[in-house]
Amino acid sequence: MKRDPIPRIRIVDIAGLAGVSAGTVDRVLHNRGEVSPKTREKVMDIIKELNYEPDILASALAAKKTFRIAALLPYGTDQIPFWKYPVAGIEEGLLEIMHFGVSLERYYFDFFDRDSFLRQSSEILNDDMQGVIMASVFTSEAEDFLERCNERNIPVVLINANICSGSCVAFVGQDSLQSGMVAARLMKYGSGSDGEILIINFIRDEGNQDHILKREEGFRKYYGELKTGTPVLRQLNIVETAGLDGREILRDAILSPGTRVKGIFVTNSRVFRVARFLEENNAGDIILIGYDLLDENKHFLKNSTIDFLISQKPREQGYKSIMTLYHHLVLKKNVERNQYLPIDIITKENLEHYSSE
Amino acid sequence: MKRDPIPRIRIVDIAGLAGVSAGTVDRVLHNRGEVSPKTREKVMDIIKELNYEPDILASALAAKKTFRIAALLPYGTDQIPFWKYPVAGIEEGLLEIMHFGVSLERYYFDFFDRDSFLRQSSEILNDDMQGVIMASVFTSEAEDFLERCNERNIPVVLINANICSGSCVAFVGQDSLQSGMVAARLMKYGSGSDGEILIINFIRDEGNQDHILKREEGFRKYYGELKTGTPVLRQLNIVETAGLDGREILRDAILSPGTRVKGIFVTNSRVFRVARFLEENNAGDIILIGYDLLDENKHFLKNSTIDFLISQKPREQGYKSIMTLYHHLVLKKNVERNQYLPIDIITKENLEHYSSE
DNA sequence: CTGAAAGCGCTTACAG
DNA sequence: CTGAAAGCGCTTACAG
Repeated sequence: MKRDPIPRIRIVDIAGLAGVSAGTVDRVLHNRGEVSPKTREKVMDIIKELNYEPDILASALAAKKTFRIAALLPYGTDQIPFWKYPVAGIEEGLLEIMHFGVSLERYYFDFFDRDSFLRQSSEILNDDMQGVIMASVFTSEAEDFLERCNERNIPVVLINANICSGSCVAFVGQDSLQSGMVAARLMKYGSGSDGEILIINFIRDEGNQDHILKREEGFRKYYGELKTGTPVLRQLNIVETAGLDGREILRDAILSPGTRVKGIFVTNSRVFRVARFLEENNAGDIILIGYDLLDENKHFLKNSTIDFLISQKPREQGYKSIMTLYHHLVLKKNVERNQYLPIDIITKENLEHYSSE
Repeated sequence: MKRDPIPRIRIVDIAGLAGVSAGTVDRVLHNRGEVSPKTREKVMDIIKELNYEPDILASALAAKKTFRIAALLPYGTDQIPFWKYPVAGIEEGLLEIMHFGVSLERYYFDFFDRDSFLRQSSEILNDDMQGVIMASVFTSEAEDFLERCNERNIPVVLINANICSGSCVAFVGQDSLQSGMVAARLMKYGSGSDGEILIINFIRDEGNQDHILKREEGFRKYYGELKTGTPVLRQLNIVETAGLDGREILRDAILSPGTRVKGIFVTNSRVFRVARFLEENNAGDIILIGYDLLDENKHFLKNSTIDFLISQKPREQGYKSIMTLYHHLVLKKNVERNQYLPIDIITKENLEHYSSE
């Protein structure tokens, strides 16, 4: 039952066996050239045979190298609090790896301001970063930036939108289509096969909406694949900035005579706006499903106005993205290209123990 | 936007300021005595003032100390595959911290054999371990062992059952009562307020059943708190070893004339046995909810015989338990006493991207 | 009670 | 192309 501690193979051991010095082994290990092919080969053979794994601890201590990672994300505001969470996850990961010389620089931009994205992204190129974590909110600008990182050999991890056309290290995010299917499954399970289901998209003028569309697509796909009868699916787009107008639109769609809405699926975190409306109009028996554990949303989940929230696990998203970059950059390991996060179903009852808000 | 790298304070810096040697600072840092109160105080003051944080990397490299952690768990069998997953999580965590001198010794016992538990646990006491992760399957024996660890000052992290009467480092597990409430919530949402709901407990002769009872309690609690009408809740206990007899019991309970079972809640991972029965008897329209992502259970989730599985995240449970011990033992940080895992709701649709199986 | 020195495994100029 | 030496920050005997 006991494992004897296997004495670790060290660089000097290899050097001894190869009849060279530690410095030479190090040169081979890191492909720094200046080694004759012959020596190189001999050293390589021994490394392979002994299955040598460097002590990253000693390595980091000696190298004093520093890996500067840039986080290019929207900052969380009261309007868009969502973005606080990936940041929290990134910082959590940072704590674990800062010992290895990783540092984090924050380049936050305004979710609604394309220019601020441009400013921050070009700043990164000036600042000589070794890696970037980017949320691609403005698709074409993000693609340009990705391009420029590639030219400079700066690895990029994408979170949020998978615009990675062959040139990023990894995408860490949710499978939006599939999450729409999960939502539909919950809707169907609770509302049956008749009546009317409303799909509400809160959209904004510019910027990336891909995930919203994908969610709706997934939702429809689920219903489309059913063999039994299905309810009527009706779509409603509300412009983010509609403010109080949003209420009128909702009133028309939900409460006007002749409608018989049994359930509403809101394709993003703005579900609390619908919840508020339903509460004000005593329409709490309509099933309501949406996204993301914002405080407002949690409130309506707790009082049962919202039935289910689907969580993107944004904290874990941040955590995974920085760890992925660490594996790529520092440990030089291969990393998974597409890292899908779990699609978590949150109810009033399991909210409390749900860690990764 | 850039943060200048702050030069780290080192032991020599403190030594310099205090007018002593690095060795003395180290003695103060680790309470190894042999330091005059005067010097001690001076050094302490400087440490506080400069907010010194040791470089755990250099520390681990120099100390070559080794922390031997024992895992006292049932081994996974075909009958009880569940236990493979915590082990996987423990090993995952181990990989992250082995650099810091942590090693893991495995003491696995037979889930059904009390004696094997006794043998392995006393083995641990012989082997001079610095920490233990224990699954308390046999309650009173586990309590005895816990006692003996306390006498020897060996920290213990419990997973599974929270028998920790003041004397363990932490409990890492699920809130069973609450998970029963989640199950009930899903049941109610899909089955409405009438008909009959069956609660099935697969039990065994000896050993800890606490979590099963708690789950049932939570399930009943949810229905008890409803203001609307509720279905009839009926309980059924089946002895684990019933084998084919189990089928007869199920037949009586579910298919005999006059019953109108709308849903079944199985309080542990043996839900696949009920699923198999339902499938054989074309009773797939009965809602079925159970626990744990065993392969068998996944199979029936995918073909929609099982509607929901509640996952204990056993892999994360293992991961958290070893990390907790690491924080306590190596980093000497305070750790959270009760660490509840998320209560995950798994459907056919979100199964694929659910990582921590 | 305290300090000087050697060492943990790896890296990095420097000299040749 | 290669080796010897110093150093990363901390720890550990050892000598006094």
